[in-house]
Parts: sequence; structure tokens; C-alpha cells
Amino acid sequence: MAKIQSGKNTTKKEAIIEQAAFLIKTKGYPAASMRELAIALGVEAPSLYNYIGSKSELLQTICFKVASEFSVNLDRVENSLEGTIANVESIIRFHIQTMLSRFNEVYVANHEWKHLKEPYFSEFLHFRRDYEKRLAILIEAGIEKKEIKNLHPYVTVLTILSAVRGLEFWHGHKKDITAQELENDMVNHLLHGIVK
Amino acid sequence: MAKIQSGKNTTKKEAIIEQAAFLIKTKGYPAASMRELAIALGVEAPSLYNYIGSKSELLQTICFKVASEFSVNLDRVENSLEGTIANVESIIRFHIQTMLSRFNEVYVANHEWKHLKEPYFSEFLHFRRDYEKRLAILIEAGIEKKEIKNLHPYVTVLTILSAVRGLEFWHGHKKDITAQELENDMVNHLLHGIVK
DNA sequence: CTTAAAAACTAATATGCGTTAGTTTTGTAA
DNA sequence: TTACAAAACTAACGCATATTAGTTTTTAAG
Repeated sequence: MAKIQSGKNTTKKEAIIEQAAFLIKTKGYPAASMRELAIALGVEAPSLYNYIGSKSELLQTICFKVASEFSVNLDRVENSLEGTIANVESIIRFHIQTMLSRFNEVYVANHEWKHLKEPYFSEFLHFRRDYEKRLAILIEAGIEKKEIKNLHPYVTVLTILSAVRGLEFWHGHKKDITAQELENDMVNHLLHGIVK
Repeated sequence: MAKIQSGKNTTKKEAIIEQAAFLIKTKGYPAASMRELAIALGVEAPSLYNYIGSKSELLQTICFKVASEFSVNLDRVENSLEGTIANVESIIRFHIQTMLSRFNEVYVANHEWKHLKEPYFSEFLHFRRDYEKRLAILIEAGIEKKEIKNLHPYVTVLTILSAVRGLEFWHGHKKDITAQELENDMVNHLLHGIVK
């Protein structure tokens, strides 16, 4: 049968991962079958094992790649000399932009990580908690500097992260509003509220 | 083997649905097996079919029950004589309270509805879009009355719905903050922002 | 052209799934 | 005690799954 097609600067393994992200996002990890993945790549299922070790390895790769990118960005912000508001805004914008530009992978990392096997499941869970904790510390610093309202930091973090995660549903609405407007309005909402 | 236990005011079918909500939430619909559901109820899998028609029927029941409750609440708010801010606040609080008190079922309705079969899938999708549309109309009215900032209504709706949906992750943090504080802080954040 | 490795294939294994059929046990009312 | 229905059981069917083993085809270099 046909060969696995890979774009110019991507290996075949990366082509598989990219397609897997789309399929897992669409069907959910347990319902995403290797056969269907193979068909999408124009190949029989066992051929995939020339490139990957297992189905679960695909999920691991996607989840930890995304996690790493968010972590690196947070490193950068933590070392920034800006004020808390500017830092929080920067993080929100990064989340929105990453969500919109790398939709499939980010969606999978957000929703399908619970199907990771041990020890990856625990590792990912730990990463998530750590990420939230680091954000909460950022918020707390802003509260102490009286730049930010004294709401419970974890609630603030949860509200922000959940809101940006919800961009998954921004599909089919792309005509009404540009990505830039969306980003600006959501930042405005999360920082300053909607009450006039 | 043992009989299916049901609480005082619930039928056995309701006991099955309740346990199914927990299992589907935990494992995801495709990975939630009838055998495991049966074990949790102290029974063999085929015995469940004395009470239910199929596995997919369980998902349908859960999803549409939750949808109905949110719809009824929105009916009430739409007929309210309060201002837009009060209405939006009321809706946010309802979402938070329902999310916290009926966690399993709301989670399943939020995340597993994509595994509904036709025509239920389309029906549920239509309901969701309709619900968002009704909320957007509420927001638009507030903008016209100059009670609410002129942000894109759909972005506002998306931000609010996503934020409350994120309460799924508020577990293990229950010690630090009461449900009432959580509710108040999130409402405050979504209405007035975090910038001092 | 030959050769060797890469990459596809076919066939098969073991496992788990939802569900049905048929049977036995349990509970209740006459 | 008898009789009937509810609710459990065991066994099995048909199907889909991830993965492995072994084989053939394709590709590319000498």
C-alpha cells in the first residue's frame, strides 16, 4: 500500500503523532483505534509499529510535549521584571495563542491525559498541580503588591486556566470574530471583568 | 449474587445511572464497561439489562437530564425582571452550585456527550448551541442597556461557561476554601475582574 | 545488476466488549 | 404450599481491539 506521507520538515513518526492527535481529540483515546489511525495515514495498522512503540506511547508523547512548552513559557515569565498584571496577561495570551495554533495536541493534553498509564499518569498529574501552584504564587505576589484583588489565588488560577481551555469550543464561530479580537476580549474579561 | 442496592427514594434504575455517571466520568464512556459497572453494583453484567435497554441509553439519560435542568433554570432567568448583571450572576451561581452538588452527572454531560449516538448527538449539540445563543442574547441586552462592556458576546459567554466548567478540577483543594467562598470569588472575578 | 536494509504486508493471537438466550434462584401473594 | 413473576445467574455469540511474528515488497546504495 501507499507510504506514510510526511511534510517537508517532519519525520514520519511526527506525521503519525500529528494524525494521532487529531484522531484522539475527535474520538477520545480509548475509542481511537490504531486501525483508523493507519487508514488515515494510508497504511495498515501493523506498519505503524515500524515507527512507534505502542498506542500509549503516542498519548505520552503528545501530553508531555505540550506540558513542556507551557512549562518553558512559565519559566520565562517567572524571570520577567514586569509587574504581575503584565505577567498574567502574557500567560493568558500564550495559552490562547497555543490553544488556537496547536489545537489538536493541546486538546489531547487537556482532556485525554487521564488515560495515561503509570508512571506517566502520576507524573503528568504532578506537573499540572505544580503548574497551577506556580501560577498561584505569581498571583499571590500581585496581591501582596496590591496590584490584584484579594480573591483566593487558586480560584483565580482555576478561572483563568478553565476559561482559556474553553477555546476548544470556538469553532464554527470563526467568521464572526478574528483570533486577535477574541484574544483581546478574553484578556479584558479575565483581567477587568464585564461590568461597566 | 447480591441484589442491586438502591437508596431509600431511588429506584434500582436510578442507582445504576448514578453509578454509571461515576464510572463514565472516571474512565470515559468508551472505556467504561458494563462488566465494571455491574461489579460496582455487586451483580453480573447481564443482570443490568433487566433494568436498562443499553449502555448508550445510560449516557443519553445522564446528558439530557442535566441539559434539561440548565434549560429550566435559564427559562426562569429569562423571565426575570432583574437587571442583566443580576441575571448573569444568578446563572453563574446556578452553574457553580449544580457543578458542585451533582458533579458526576454534570461532568459526563460536559465531556462525554460526543459519544452520544445519532440522533441524540445532534439533538444535544443543538441544545448546547441554543443555550449559548440564549446566553449571548442576554449579554447583548446588557450591552445595549450599557450595563455591560462591549466585548464580543460569544467570547463573554464562552469565558463564563468555560470557567464554571473548570470546577471539575476543584478537588483535593476543598480544605483550603469553602464552597461559598469559591462561588463568591469566581463570581467576583467573572463580573469585575482581578485588577485592583 | 546485486544486495541489504527499510517499510510495507498478511495472518494470527489473546483479550475484552456489549449483548442475547436460556435457566435457576428469590421473593411475594393466593 | 403453590404458583407466578421478578431478578439474578451461566454460557455463549459476534465483533473489535492492540500487538506480534513472519514474509514480501520497495527503496537506495555499491
